[in-house]
Amino acid sequence: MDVRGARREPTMKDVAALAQVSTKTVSRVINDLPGAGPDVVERVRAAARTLGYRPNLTASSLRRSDKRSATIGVLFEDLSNPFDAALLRAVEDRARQNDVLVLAGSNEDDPALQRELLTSLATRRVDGIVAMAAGGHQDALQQERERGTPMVLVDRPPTFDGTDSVTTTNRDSSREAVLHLAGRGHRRIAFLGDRQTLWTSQERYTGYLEGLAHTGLTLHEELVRTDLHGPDAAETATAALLDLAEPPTALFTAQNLVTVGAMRTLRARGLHHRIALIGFDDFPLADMLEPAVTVLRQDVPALGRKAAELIFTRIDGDQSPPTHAVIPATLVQRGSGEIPPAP
Amino acid sequence: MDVRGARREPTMKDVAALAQVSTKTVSRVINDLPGAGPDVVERVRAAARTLGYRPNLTASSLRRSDKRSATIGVLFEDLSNPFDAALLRAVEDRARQNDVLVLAGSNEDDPALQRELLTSLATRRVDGIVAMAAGGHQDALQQERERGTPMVLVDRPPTFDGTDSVTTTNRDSSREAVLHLAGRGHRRIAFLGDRQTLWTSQERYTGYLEGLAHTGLTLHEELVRTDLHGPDAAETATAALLDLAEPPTALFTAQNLVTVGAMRTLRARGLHHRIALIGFDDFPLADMLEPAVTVLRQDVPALGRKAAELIFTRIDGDQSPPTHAVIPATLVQRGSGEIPPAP
DNA sequence: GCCGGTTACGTCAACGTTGACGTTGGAGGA
DNA sequence: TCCTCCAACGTCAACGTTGACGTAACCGGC
Repeated sequence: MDVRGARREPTMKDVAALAQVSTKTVSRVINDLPGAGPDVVERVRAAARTLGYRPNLTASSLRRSDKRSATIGVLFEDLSNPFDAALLRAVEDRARQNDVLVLAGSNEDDPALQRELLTSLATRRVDGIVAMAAGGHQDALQQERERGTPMVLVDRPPTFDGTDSVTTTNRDSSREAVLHLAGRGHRRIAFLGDRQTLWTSQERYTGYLEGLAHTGLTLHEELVRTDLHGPDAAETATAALLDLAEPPTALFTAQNLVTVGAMRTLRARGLHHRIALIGFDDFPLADMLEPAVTVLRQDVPALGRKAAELIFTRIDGDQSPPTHAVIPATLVQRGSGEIPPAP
Repeated sequence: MDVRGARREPTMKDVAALAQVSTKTVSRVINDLPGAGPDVVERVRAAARTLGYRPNLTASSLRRSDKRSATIGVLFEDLSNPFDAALLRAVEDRARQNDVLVLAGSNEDDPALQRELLTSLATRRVDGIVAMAAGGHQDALQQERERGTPMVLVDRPPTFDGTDSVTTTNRDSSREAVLHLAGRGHRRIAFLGDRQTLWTSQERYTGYLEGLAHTGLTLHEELVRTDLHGPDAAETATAALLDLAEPPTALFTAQNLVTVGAMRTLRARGLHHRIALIGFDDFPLADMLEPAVTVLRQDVPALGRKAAELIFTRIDGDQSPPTHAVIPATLVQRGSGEIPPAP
């Protein structure tokens, strides 16, 4: 170990000197461009090897005509959230095929933080951005887009024009869940949702309403609880629902953590085998619970893959009208959603 | 939206021209350096604002003396794994305090892929690397380290000298788990572990042995099952254990997915309330299962924070001997680990 | 009124790389 | 034999920024 610390990285000039050629020739050899004889190629390769030369991509992208940094930005809500993490992984895998690396950040659903991260990405001249728009306003994203930065929004569509997006069948799948419950005879189906500022929450609620309407059920306002942020809020809300004079016989929980909170209360009251439950978003071990939890499963890898494909198409200069891809979610029946209404 | 696509980003030259000063003065204003009068500062700021100028960090870091890219690399096994994701998030949070962004990649526990990603990071001239070393050999990491790149290993220590690391009390906590079970009267405690090439697996196994020795229990070879990769292998192994003439009365599952597989088999045989279980690594909903699962919980945020702090200290030029931080895991008693031996 | 020092600028070159464009020498054709 | 053409190099400048250094103007002090 060299205790004297950071030694200078060898440059093309060093390689050129050792191989006794010009730096331009080194450049040609490194980039596999024509115009170098076989013997010279070998000499340069050998020199690069002995010096441990590695090209400096930042210098290269500064000088190159296309200015590509071979890096894209990924801006999600919270990278420690399994959904976001799986999405990141899917994007990363697709990016690797293009020899592109991913600069990742969490915007915490905070527009100010999102703006800050966007400038951070911009100063690093990323080739494009895959973002999960923070709730509230998308001004910063829109401005970035209008500057010409290729951009794809995932999970939530843009509130502005001219930008691709990839989302899930939030509305249709929610409707399907309600139909599923109604088909089992439920007539009092509660809705528990996350913050209504989130587009996904709104869509899922709309799907819930459509489901009710479609089966001729009336909407009972007292069975709708929204703006539940986190499991604790969901726990309390579920308790309140169960304390109603006419409690629901089925719950549709429109978000991951809400599902967990609701289950906790059901379990605490010993009602988990008597009240039906369908949750939006699958989660690990859902099949190990008693009863196993029926969920709407999003195809996260497909979401990420599609988003990455779109961004690379745009980076390659595609100017066609924006695509709004919608990936279908599937109803996974495991038991909790098939409980009949209590007599 | 500008359909003509990528317009040229304004540069210092553009700002300088508009503000009628030299680029050097613009540089001074942008970087808040002294040597610019208040009126000039205002003129330059205004010009930058109207042009929408944003500094080009790649050009800056190329020219600067410190050569910092304000970017670090994070190389984990699988970013979609909740453990890795939480770790990434913790590193990211700490990095943000230094205005540093994170280039993230998954090495899939594959040395070849790890080497590839390392060169990708190196060509981008990251300031430092936080890595989860792929099993097998760490040659590529070592080489990178010897070139002078600041590096911190998480979850697994280096097999080479001169590099910081942050790990969990794998051995001590595993011993504690065995003592806990033995304290409840168990004498036939099985060990189910992940691939033995992984350092963590070895440590946890050693802790298991120490626990047995410490309580005077004899090691029964047939109760040890290692190299279980994924839940399916764990499921099969657990079944085999239960089919023994003298089956174990308690299981110590030394990894997340192994715990899941073991639980699956116990559940399938209706033995989940009769056979004790302690797992290494906490997981969501562990408290919702029946019985709730007793686990050794790693302090993931602390791991990530510490790793980030170490890397920044090194980036700042600290040359002191390597630190090997060990973060304590805690035994979370939830029920499954407190089941007494079947009579 | 002159001198030393400071402040507020500007000029120039360089970071590591590559695009544009020379220059050389030899192969090949008329 | 001479000319053309091409392969195989080299030279130079530029990408956007900043370090090193120069210079003009001004200020206070004697």
